[in-house]
Amino acid sequence: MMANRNSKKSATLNDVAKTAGVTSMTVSRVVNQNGYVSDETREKVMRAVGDLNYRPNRLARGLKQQRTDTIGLVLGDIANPYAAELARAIREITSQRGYNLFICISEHSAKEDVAAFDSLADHQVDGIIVATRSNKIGNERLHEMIKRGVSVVCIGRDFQDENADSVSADALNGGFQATQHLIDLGHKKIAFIGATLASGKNLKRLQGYLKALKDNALPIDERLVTGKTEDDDDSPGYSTEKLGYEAMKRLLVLPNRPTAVFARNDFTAIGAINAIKEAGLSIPSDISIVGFDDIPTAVHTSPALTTVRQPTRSQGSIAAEYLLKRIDGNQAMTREEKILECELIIRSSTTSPK
Amino acid sequence: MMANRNSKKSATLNDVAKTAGVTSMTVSRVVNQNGYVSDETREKVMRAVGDLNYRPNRLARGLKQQRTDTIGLVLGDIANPYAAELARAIREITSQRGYNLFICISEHSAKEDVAAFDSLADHQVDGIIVATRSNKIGNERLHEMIKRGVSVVCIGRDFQDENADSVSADALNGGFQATQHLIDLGHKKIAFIGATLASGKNLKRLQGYLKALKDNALPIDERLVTGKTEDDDDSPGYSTEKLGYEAMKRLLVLPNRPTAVFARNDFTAIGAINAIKEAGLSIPSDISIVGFDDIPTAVHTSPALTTVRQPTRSQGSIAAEYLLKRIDGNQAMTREEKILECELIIRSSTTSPK
DNA sequence: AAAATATATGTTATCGTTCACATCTCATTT
DNA sequence: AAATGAGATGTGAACGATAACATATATTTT
Repeated sequence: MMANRNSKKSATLNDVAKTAGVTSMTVSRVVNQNGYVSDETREKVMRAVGDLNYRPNRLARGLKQQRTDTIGLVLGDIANPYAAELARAIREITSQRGYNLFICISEHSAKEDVAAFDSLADHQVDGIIVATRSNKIGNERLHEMIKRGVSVVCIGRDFQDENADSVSADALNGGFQATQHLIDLGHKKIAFIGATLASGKNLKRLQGYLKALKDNALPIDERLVTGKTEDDDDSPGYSTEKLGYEAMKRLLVLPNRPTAVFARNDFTAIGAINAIKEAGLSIPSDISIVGFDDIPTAVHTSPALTTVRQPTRSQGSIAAEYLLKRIDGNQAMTREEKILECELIIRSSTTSPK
Repeated sequence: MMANRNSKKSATLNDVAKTAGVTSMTVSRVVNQNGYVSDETREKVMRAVGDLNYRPNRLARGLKQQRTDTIGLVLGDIANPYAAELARAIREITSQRGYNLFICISEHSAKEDVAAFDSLADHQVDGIIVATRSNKIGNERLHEMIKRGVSVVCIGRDFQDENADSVSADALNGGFQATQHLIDLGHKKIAFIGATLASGKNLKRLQGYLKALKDNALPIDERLVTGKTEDDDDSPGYSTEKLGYEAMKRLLVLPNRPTAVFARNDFTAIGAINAIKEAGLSIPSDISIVGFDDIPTAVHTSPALTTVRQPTRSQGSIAAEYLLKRIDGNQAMTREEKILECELIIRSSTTSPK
């Protein structure tokens, strides 16, 4: 028996029409359930649809209708549990309203960020939710796209445009809470891992850390703020376990080493934990540590990680609601901007200094 | 200053043509860099393209060309680090070859699985990589789609079609290795968590467990195989931390409780660990435990989890290669089927029974 | 019974691009 | 000098679907 090449082109409206003995317009009416069609004809058409295994071509439909019922989501790092949760919340709402959701990932590079935007926009998605970190060329492209009529909502991204909404967690206050917690415990030498003072100009978490020190009249020691150099043009500078490990190493050899560390995110914190343990020190008695994000692993590190949790689910669903409103809305809209509170989760990686 | 409504429709080939004083066909030639165009004209056109901020409409292009340079990826659970790694590997290859990658997630429900397939196919993607667990209606739809000419490659999915390729890890052998490891340590009462004997007919990991017992002439105790009931029609039965916790609870009250546990995946294993600790028992001295997947957290559980690692990255890249070959290939292809080996990672959660 | 309306279907043009083909110019070959 | 062909551009149709309009019959209203 030969494997015969049966990639027969899929049936079109016209094929169905011919089989059913009507016009393509009538078939269109049946398929889309609008306009008048007699029961008899409808049945004939439905039968033909079934026989030919007809499925509407959304490219053609989109081209004609100027909308695709599809929305795009751009994520930086799909491996991040935060991103996963976000996607889930967004999908829940969009699919329930009849929209397809296509996800693109940009692996934290500005170039790929732009590539993802383009890819989605070129496919004429009705709107885009952007959940990657801010970067210059990405923002420029976003402005362009918005001018061209694409609806855009950003999540946790520093992006200002009169015609785009924004949802974010109050990372500044989150960073503040984390740091204040350490201060309340009596720490005075508190390090920040994940960015440098120069590179973290736009990093809210770092700003929160600095604010807490300032509010408590503690000095800011530049050597205690260490991490990857933020390069606003290309890498939006995500901080990983490896970077946390390396940064902590640097802190540990300091003559006057810190008694507490606030890490930019939980991955970074885990890297730091490993470095601390490797140095034969114990947590939290020698060094306290606070993370950010409350990833699932945070419960299982040893000791369990004190961290800051952001309301991921709400961010996703609010962003989706904003976007859909923007897509439907035919009158001019004003920019919506929602900032949600973070929550400090105290576990076992923090205590008072000896 | 008023926010004036500047959602002017984006420029088309024709708009560019008019501005440049040529035909749309000439613009098309410039944009796609094919056919003859004089340097002079090219420059004029390029200028117009820049001025109008022209971007080709991929719906229109796709409609005419009958290909979209886009491939779809269907993932079950985006939160799973395995899925993230897979996506990364696939994207690396596809984007390098000029394809867009759109990801759809189906949250482990057969209905959503089908919805994702349809959504992608209706958008006329050139091919689809499917990395969700097998289920009946999903498989049926896949067969249909393949007949209609969509290129399909499956990863770790039990799906047989003459015209689709398949890549998977040898989960049977992985399960075998995990169990054999426990047997080698001297365990005789080994439980399996994550599925029941009845529901796990298609679960290779469980089959490997059973094979190891059989090969070593150990009895199969039905009460020691516990977990969620696999419902082949709807939920493809993913096993979570919570389910692992509950299953372990059930095992702990057994009169003749097991000395070792092989969990269907690491999440399940973590749930089991929590249940064991909660019961005041210690790991591995009281109960040894092996997971599956080697998720990042596995290093940080306490004790660190012995587990089975599957070659995620290779699965992704091989699948992508297969798909691209299938898309390009104009002659009939025979089904490719690649099975990659798993690797047992021994950490601290397993030891000999007391 | 004439007019108005509801029901049912068909025709044509169009969405933005590109393919196949046609045209025209100018340099090269015989 | 006529024939050939490469270079440069344009024309018309088509991809598959649908909006807008047109037509025709059946049913209701006045």
